Amino acid sequence: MLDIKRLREDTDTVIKRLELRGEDFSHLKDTLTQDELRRQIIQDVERLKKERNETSKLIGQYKREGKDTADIFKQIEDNKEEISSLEAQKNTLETSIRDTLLRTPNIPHKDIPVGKDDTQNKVLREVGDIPVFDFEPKAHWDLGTDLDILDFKRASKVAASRFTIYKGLGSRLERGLINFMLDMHVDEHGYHELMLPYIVNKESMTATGQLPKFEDDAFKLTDERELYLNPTAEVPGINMHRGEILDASELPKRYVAFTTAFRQEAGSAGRDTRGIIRQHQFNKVELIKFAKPENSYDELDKMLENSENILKALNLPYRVVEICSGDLGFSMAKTYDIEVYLPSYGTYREIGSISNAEDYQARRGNIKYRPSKDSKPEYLHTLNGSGLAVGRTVVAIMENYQQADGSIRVPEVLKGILRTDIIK
RNA sequence: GGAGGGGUACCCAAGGGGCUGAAGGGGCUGGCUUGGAAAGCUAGUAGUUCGCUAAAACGAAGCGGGAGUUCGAAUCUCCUCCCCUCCGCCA
Repeated sequence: MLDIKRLREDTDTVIKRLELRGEDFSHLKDTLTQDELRRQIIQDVERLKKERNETSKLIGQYKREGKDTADIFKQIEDNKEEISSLEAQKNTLETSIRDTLLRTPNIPHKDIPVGKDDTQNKVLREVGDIPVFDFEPKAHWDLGTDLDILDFKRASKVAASRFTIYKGLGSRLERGLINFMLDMHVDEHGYHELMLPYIVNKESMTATGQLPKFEDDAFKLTDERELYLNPTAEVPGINMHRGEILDASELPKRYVAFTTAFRQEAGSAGRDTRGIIRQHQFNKVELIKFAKPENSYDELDKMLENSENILKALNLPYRVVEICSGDLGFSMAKTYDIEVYLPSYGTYREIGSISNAEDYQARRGNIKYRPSKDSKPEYLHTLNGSGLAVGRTVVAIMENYQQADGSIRVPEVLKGILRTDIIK
């Protein structure tokens, strides 16, 4: 959440920075007007409450002493109505201010590229060689159907479109990748493994920024408790420490979690309708960090490196892209995307996204740390990154490792897990 | 799903309308004692959020969360969440 004090003190800069996202945020000035009024009311209310508290105490005292209290009661009557009327005004203002702030995205980091959309993202580096085929390479949906390791038709019978059934070695490839990724992050990168709930509540969705603005993207359960299917492990992962004050010595906290993610994909009708690039349900290994503000950007760079290591180990060609202001996710101050090369698209497609939310989610979720024993708690920084999207990794392997006869070679590091070196 | 019992500060716990922003104990910090320590004695120990501040002082809120009754609520009423015990069901 945007810090109202920062907005108050540095209004023009904050609005200018927010507007690099390509939206108008001038309405925040009205919010500041509301905020001013709110603070005035607080002062009035508190003055009245102080009076009331003092007078009420007198009543107790008088009664104990057997004195007459009629005069004092009169005094309180007016006071009472004024307090409740002012409090009602205050609540209205606070609700409105909070709602605006919850719908205001994070301030983009000052060094990120300025741009209006994904065409202006900045490619930082390309790693690995794009495969050259001496035959016409197939898309993964054809490879998958021909090898009978992916079944789209039956999945839509069972559920709906944008679901897939993995079969045989397809299923084992997905499972093997999950294991491989988790092990690498735990054993080599020092993350602590978690298994998280697949259902999250409204408070959690709000803290990480999915709500209130992006409710349409989530699967909401028809349960009066207002629960949602996990849209990314970032939600249960970050919210694990919601409302907590962590000790400085615990930081950075590094978690890795495999979860299945569920998304409505509202607004992407007609896009990526074939194959498993864009599904309502997909598997993801997610990296999560809670870091001190002063080194969160070092932690971000390390996290990016950790994700890249997976692609390097799988020997897949990829590039790293720095997301420009106009393409930046709602809760994030800075994001790197990792894009893997896909022959069927003839270009790179996102396979992972590594971001620093700074104190934005921490503020929404009230997650703090105590810098030293005697200091006041301060908001920490939260980071999250894919490590990686498993379904899209399967796609990348299928397409990049395919052979003329329609079979797929198994990457060296997965041969043990798959117990074969070829899928045919 | 049924029947009970709970949620109070770092931890345990008392308190059931005003003298309680909260007894008592543990822990922690300091002092006395000691050659040093333990023990004992003794003092201190509500963090937090908001408002006002240059900062403090000060004020308001705060006894799981929300709403209500009242001049006044940890205490009474209602709703809700979480935890525990027993029964039923179940992977």
